[in-house]
Parts: sequence; C-alpha cells; structure tokens
Amino acid sequence: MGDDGPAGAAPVGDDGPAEALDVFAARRQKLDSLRAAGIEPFPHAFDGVEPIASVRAAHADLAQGEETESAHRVAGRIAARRGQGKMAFLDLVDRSGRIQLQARADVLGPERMERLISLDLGDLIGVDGVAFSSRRGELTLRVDGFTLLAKSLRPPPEKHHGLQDVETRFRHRELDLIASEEARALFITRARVISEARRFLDAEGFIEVETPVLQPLYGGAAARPFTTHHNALDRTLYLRIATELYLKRLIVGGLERVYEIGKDFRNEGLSHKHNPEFTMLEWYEAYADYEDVAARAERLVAHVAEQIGYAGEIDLTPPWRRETLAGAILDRTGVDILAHRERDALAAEMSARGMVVPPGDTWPQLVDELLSKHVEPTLIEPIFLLDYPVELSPFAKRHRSQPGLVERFEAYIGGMEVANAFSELNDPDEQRRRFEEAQRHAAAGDEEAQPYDEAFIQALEQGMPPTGGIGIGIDRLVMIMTGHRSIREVVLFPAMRD
RNA sequence: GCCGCCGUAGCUCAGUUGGCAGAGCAGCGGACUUUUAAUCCGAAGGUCGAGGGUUCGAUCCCCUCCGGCGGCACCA
Repeated sequence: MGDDGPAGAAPVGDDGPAEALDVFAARRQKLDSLRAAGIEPFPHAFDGVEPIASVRAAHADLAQGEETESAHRVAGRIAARRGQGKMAFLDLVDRSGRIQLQARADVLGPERMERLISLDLGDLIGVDGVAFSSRRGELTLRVDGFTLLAKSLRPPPEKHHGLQDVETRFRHRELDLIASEEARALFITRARVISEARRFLDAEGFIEVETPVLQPLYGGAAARPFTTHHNALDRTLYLRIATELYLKRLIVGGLERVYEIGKDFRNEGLSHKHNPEFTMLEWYEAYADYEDVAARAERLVAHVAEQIGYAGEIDLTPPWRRETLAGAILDRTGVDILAHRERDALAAEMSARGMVVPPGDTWPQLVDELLSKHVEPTLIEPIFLLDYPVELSPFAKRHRSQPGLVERFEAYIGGMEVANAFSELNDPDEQRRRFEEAQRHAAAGDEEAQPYDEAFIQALEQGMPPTGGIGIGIDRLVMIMTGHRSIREVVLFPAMRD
C-alpha cells in the first residue's frame, strides 16, 4: 500500500495556465522544460568528483569568514534550499557528508541562477565551486558552475523530521538512506563489520569459499527449508539452511582452514531477531577443537569491534565468561537437566518449580525451553555456554570426558545467541547413527529433523581431521555492534508481507 | 496462527463526545545579496488503508479484510 504515486498519470507537455499541479506533476513539467531548453536531465557521467568529507578535511582550519581560492568539484543530492532571488544557499549531500553551496546571481548570471534555484530538492547535481567560510563560519562552496546529473521525479522525505514511517523505511530503504545520515552510517558500519571479519580470517590463514545455495539436500541446522524447483533437471532443490556440511567436505579435501560468508534461508517465523534470509559466517579449522574456536571467535569479535570504533555498553573484550549449559540452567532455574535425563522426569522437575511444561515437548525441547526462556534473556555480557546434550547436537563430537554431552558451545551477547560451534563429529559411523536417529524423529513428525546425507557420510569416511567449526550470525553481530534491537533495522530490505 | 495498538495531504503530525477535514515542511505564484528547520505575502493540495453495516448524516461507532508495530506461539 501507499507506494503508487500518480507520477505515471502526470500530464506531459501541458503548458496550459497554471492549474493546481501536484508535487509529481510539477517535477514532470520541470523535466519537460529542461529538455525543451536543450538540457539533458540524465547525462552519462561526471568526472573528477571529490568526496565532500575531503573538501571539509582540506579546510578544517578555515577561520570564520575567511575566503580561499581553493576550487573543488563535488556531486550529490540537493537536500535543502534557503533564499531566493539574487542569492541562495543550498545543502548538497553525498555519501561522505553535507556541504553548503552559495549561489549568487552576480557570479552565475541571471539565467544560470534561475536554473539553479529552480532545481528541486532531491535533484542530483555536480558542482564546481570555491571554498570559503561564511559569515557564520560555515564551510561553503561558491558555485561557479553546476550540472544537473539526474532529475528527481518524486519529492524527498520531509527535510527536518525525516522519514518516520517504519513500514516505508523498510519497504523503500532508499528513502530512509536519503533522509537519514544515521541510516547511511549504519549500513556502512555493517559493511565494515563484514570486511573486518574477512580481513581477520584472511590474516589467520583461512581461505574464503563459496558453496551451493541451491542444494539437492539441506542440512547443517535444525530448520525447515525453502523449496524450489529446477526446470531443466526437473528436480526439487532447497535453499540452504547452513553451509556446514559442504564446508566440512572441504576440510576433508585438505583446505584446512575455510570460511564462507553468505545468506542462509530458514522457513520460519519473523521476529525482532529472525529474518527468513540472513547472513551467516561459518569457519572450519583442521586440528582444532571447540576451545580453540572459542578463543578465535572472541578475538574476531573484539577485532571487529575495535576496527569499527564500537562504543556500546557491553564489554566485548576477551576473554569472555565460560559456563556449562547445564550449570547455567541450574544456576538460573534450579533445574538440573543432567540429573533428569528422561523426558517425564525433567517435565516433573520443571512443573515442581512452577514452570509451564508444553505437553508435547521432548526432552531436548524442554532443555531448549529452559535455555531460551529462562537463561538466554539473562546473558547480556558475552558468554560461552559449553557442553550440550548430544540429543540437541547431531554434528558435534562427543565430549572427551562428560558422557551424554558433546563438545559444543553457543555464544550469547545482549540476550541473543550469536554463535554456535563445536568440535566437529568426524567419526562417520557415529554420524550415520545420528542421522538414523534423526530419521526416527522425522518419522515421528519432527519437521526440522536432519535429512540423511549420504554424500556427507562418504566424505567423512574419506577421513576428516579433527576440526573445530563455528557459525556466527552476522546480522545479530551488527545489532550488537550498533545497538539495535531489531534485525530489520540492520537488514537493508527485511522480509515484509506483500 | 492468537491478543493488543496503529493506518488522516508527497512527508511530519493535529482533529472530529457522529454534522462541509487542519497545521508545518515540500510544491505552485510573488518579495528579498550571508542563510542554517531562512523569513514574509498569496493561491492550492484529501477516496481520512479497503469493503460492508448502523445512522437523517460515518474519517469518528460496529463487522470483515489488507498492511505495520509490540507481545505470545513458531523459530537455534
């Protein structure tokens, strides 16, 4: 709703008496006038543009009212206009910042002055001008020449209050970016989070790889997939829910340290921390276990935080706290999951402590309930929860000393899970048994059970070195780095209803 | 899927205990050579999310639907 302005219905070439023009038709009419005057409203390029921030940097020491002879060429969008007649000021915005332009009739002559003044807010222009400091001390470019680079046919958001409507901000992110310096800064920060994570891993001997997004069989996480169809092959394909299994096949292949940053797709509900497509970083390292992975993960996050100038309240400095999962649950709920390894016993223990017990839940689901309802919200400072029940972890290796547990951790920050890692299970027979167990769950109606992946089993049979692996939710990491509580704020185009 | 709140001009927001719907910004016409949310004068701009119902009369009350937000459920 609300996205179909009447632009397409605007009169073209109607030079009749000035009737009430709506804001769209007025811009159309200006476009026609420009063309009639021989001005190309959509030229092809504009060379030699300097970022506004570098113009500012070049004149950081300019005294109030001081003139210079320093010429600059900038380009951007007209964001504001003050004054009319023989002199006016315009604000020009590019990705790096905002700068004031001064337009003078005595410099430009009456015709060009009129043309510059009659441009619309939102039009893109290129400008040649000389820097000076205004009477009020504002760095300004006195416009000697300008070129329309693209006519804007729709009005920009309100210049003072900006774009407030959340729905429009998400559906038309370009408007949010035009209106909000903060939005631009946020997504630049997001890009830097990703590039710094890359830089960190590259420097530590990892190679970046790309594995299939369209997969004949999905796996590597507990989630329902999106299903699609390949016409030429006439077969069902799934959008990946994780990169895990393919990446481990690369470890089998001898690549030793690999990572992938890309989209995963999970066919589940939306929430402030769930978007159906999201960006995941996974890495795998031969000859490492989950403790090595934890150490590297906390260093990576600290590196990213430092590089982007993180200044949030949560202290991300390593080492992070480490607790066992069972200990964290016991500590916060009084329930000892390891002392109640049967479904009914655990359910009874939870009931006895006044907790709601979903009747259909299995033992692992009850553990997950305890974790997500009673423990996760308390985990604000970074923490690793270690050693999960094997029932919850089909790809993790058995704990070297704790029966019934696997060597796995999840990292939590700000009350959110941000990472999931294990000492990878590399015993193919054990992995096969886990798949077979999952098949029984699937037969019992678990829609998220792991499908049996014979190609993966065969890869493990080839021999996979002891390996540590991890998945880090990049969107959630960006939420933490930038202090946002909704994933939609940090995803450029979040999922919306039609 | 369930519950609650919300949807008024291009944008930001008022408002109507049910009686021709208002402002600011933007836009249009005009004045102005140092402005910073420029100022001043003038004239415009609306299917009040959509559909149905109640009523002499509905933007307002009721129902359904669409969309958004929050919570629950689902969901590593």
